Amino acid sequence: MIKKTIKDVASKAGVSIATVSRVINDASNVTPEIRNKVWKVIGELDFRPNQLAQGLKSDVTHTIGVIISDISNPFFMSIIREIEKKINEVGYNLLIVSSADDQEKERKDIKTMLEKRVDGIIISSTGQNEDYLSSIVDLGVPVIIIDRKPFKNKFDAVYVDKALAMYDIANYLLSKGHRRISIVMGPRYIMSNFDRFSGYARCMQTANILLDNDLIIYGEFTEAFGQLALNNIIKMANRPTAIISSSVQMTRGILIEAKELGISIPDDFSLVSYGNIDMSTLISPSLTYVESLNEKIGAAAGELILNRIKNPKGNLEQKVFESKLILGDSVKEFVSKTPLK
Amino acid sequence: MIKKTIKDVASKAGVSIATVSRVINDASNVTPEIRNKVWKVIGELDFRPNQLAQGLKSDVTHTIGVIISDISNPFFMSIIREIEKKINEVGYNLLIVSSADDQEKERKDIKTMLEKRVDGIIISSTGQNEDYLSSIVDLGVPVIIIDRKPFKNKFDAVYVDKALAMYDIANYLLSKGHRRISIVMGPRYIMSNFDRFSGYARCMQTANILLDNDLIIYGEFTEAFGQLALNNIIKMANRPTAIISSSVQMTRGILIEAKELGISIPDDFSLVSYGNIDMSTLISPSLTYVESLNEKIGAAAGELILNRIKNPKGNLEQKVFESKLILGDSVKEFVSKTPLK
DNA sequence: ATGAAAGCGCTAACAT
DNA sequence: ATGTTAGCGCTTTCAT
Repeated sequence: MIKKTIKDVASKAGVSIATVSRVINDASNVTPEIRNKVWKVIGELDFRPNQLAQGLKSDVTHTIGVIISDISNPFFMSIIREIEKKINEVGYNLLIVSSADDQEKERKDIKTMLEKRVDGIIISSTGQNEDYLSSIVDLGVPVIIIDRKPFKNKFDAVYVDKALAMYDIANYLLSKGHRRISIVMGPRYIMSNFDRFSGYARCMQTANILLDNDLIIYGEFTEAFGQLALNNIIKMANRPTAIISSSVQMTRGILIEAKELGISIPDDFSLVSYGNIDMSTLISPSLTYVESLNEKIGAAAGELILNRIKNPKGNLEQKVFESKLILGDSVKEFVSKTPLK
Repeated sequence: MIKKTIKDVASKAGVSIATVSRVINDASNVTPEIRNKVWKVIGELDFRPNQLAQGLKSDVTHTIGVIISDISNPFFMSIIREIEKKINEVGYNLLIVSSADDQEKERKDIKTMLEKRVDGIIISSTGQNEDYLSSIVDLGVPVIIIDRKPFKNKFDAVYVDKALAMYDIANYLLSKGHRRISIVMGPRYIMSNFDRFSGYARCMQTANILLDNDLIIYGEFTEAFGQLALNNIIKMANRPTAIISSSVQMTRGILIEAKELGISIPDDFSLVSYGNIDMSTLISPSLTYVESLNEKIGAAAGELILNRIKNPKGNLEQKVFESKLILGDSVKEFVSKTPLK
């Protein structure tokens, strides 16, 4: 790369490099004539300050690192869009990496972010690297945890109360007469699934219903796993009457597979989804779902990281959103064939 | 941030900073004992090389800039995923920015990428900044243009031959008896839309059909515009019998609005889409569409940029994909009510 | 094989 | 208001 440096500008403009630096940093103490002249030369030379050098000196990169499991997941996609909107306004950029929910990869990604000296990290982590993240915070690097509640009360965080959401869903299904309710989740080691499970379990136990491990299904947040899960469910001897899907992708898979297998929702199974699908008006039945609030999470995460950068010593902030249950047509009243005693 | 530097490592390990540098760069001329010792200290101190300093020195950042119109567009999303896969394998990261298809914003984004000294830029540009991009290439910064054919033969590029795709679509519709065919596109100033139009126009002209400007609709690549477009189309005195949609989002909008308005596809209008929708098996009619080949574009773009970085002087490479027409049920034979003369 | 020292492009403290 | 200079953390040449 043919490099133009502050030096080239200085000599062409007949001033010192300090003056050029002052001009590009908008320092007050430069006479208008010199300021104009320098800007003119900058334009002529198409000079662009080297942010590596600036960053090395000032320890500020105007870059925010985002670590998520998968860029192409629509959930994260809309979160990222909102984060970008917020931070781009104030001159920050996004360094984005997919961790694939793999602990080792995630750790490496965090390390890369530190090596690149990002000004902050927004991470949707599995939860397994929380100690490491905690040490990062101690180093003075802002970290915002999204999409799950951190164990330690040491992070800024933004998330939906998933335990509550799942409680609400289960409760609603119970009110519709369902007793055998299956919950389909992502990997067991991802902490948000623990939250989901706990909300579900609490609700069932409050209603005095014994948990049936067969109905508590861990897998992956993918369309393929949604399909697989439904396939397994219909093979059960003692089938559930309702299914709770933990992600939009799983929900898609369940709907696709149901159609494939000729299974009717809600006649054969009731379904409640965590998050609504695209083009929902074109697909029947309309889903009963809880909002996943992607945009809200993204916007809040963007704000939090900017606040934390501005004010490193401020109080921790945890934004917890409650998501409403939206009623559609994918749940049907269940009437037991054998009368309840 | 509490900084550990190469200096701290050097003093704790009792060697010079040059030696530490050799160790972290895997230079050959370090004795195994010293190498081990240094690595041990690096581990103890949790030292991470400052990539800003490395970059300043070596002019390599291991960062690729990606400039697209909108991260949350599913088309770009899958492209980015594939790019990331390719480049992450070899230790690169992605700096991603949404340009909103705005020429000024795009120019600013390019500038930011240069200031951050990315090792290369992958851009889906409006086409309006091509001269600027060209000067970037002259500076020695690799640029890959995706999703459209560059004007100048000066860039590596990856794109689908959209003129051909549109020609094929129009040709197919003609073969089904349609004569009044509307094409719904994104903004006029985006060059890929010019390609689309030219393929469409060539086909119509070859068939000796006069172009009707009312049927050539420019707008935005959004669901909302798809809805609007359909609304306008049904109000036309002399309606088209077939519609070509240029993007998945537009197609969604058209389908949603058709349902809303009680319009049947393909009975009232035939529809061909550039790109297939999600959950297509759940939505009827199944679409007749051309593949948009997102994954192929992304993977190729990732490879091209790595090649260009490795070999700056190599021959230009333009990968042009041809997309097949996939037949569904959204096109119906059109039989004119008044016999053709 | 190892170390000393210059320098990458910039900022900021200090001097004028 | 402007210039001189040290130094950010690293790589690399040149000595040894």
